[in-house]
Amino acid sequence: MRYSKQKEVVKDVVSRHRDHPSADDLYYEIREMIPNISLGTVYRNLERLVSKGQLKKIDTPFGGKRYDPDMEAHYHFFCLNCGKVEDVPKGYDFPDLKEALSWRGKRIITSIELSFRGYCEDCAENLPSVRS
Amino acid sequence: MRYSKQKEVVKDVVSRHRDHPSADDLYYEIREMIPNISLGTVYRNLERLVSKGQLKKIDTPFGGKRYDPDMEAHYHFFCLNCGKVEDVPKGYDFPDLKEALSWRGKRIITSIELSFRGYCEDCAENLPSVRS
DNA sequence: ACAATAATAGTAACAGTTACTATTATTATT
DNA sequence: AATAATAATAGTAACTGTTACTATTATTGT
Repeated sequence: MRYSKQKEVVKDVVSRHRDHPSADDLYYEIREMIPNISLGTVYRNLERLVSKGQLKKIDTPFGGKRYDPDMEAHYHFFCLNCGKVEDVPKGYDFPDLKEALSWRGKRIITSIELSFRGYCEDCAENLPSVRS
Repeated sequence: MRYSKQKEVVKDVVSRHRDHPSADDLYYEIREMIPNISLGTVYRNLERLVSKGQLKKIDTPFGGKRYDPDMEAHYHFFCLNCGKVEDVPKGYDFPDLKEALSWRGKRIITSIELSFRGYCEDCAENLPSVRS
């Protein structure tokens, strides 16, 4: 892993964000500092951070991913109108519907999505790279 | 809303699926019955069903959406290796980590994602189409 | 200095989805 | 039954977010 200015800047910029930017948001921001940086480089470096466990990639219902440097367990709220992604405060550690409802404030919650990710029974057995 | 064979077939085919197909999966299946149906028509009719509340569109961590005709509240498991989407059995009504873990079987769960969707405080106030 | 080679910029390709347009098919009206 | 109005369609093009490719640049060990 070799040093590069681009790598450093991508890391610095994304780590300061509290607002869950997209790769494109970051690209335009970073171009102010490195005008000829390429979008591919931004994606590549974000992916590196994700795979090192220093950055979280968030699936959105909008199409397109967002990035979140906060690696502590917490959940998100997606505004279906403006595309804003908000953090659910950390206190709500594992979801309890009642607590979530007390947090909602003036937000209108239209759905609560819970999902699990991992390896299904077939894949868990057959993947050489996976140990149960 | 006018009758069309395509509309009827899309509805019939997707409603029989228990395996969360993509629009493309459905397109190829429906082409066996209506060989010159277009992909756009499949998307258009799926979207109609979604907006009528007869079909659920699922965001996946893979890129691309899946469709689920089961409108009862339930959660999903995504296999990051093969792309399979499984239903978490209905008993697990609102998530409780302990119960989820007892369901997991031989699956390997690498993360649990919870998110809320709706309208943020700003949008809830300003959207004319939304009443709190 | 120099060689080896990560990492890059710039571009092209790709996947999933949406938009456009001319044609076809359904429905209401005669 | 014929006709008119117009949803809905097929086929294609366009678009968005992301990944892949390739020649060039920059870092690092010698």
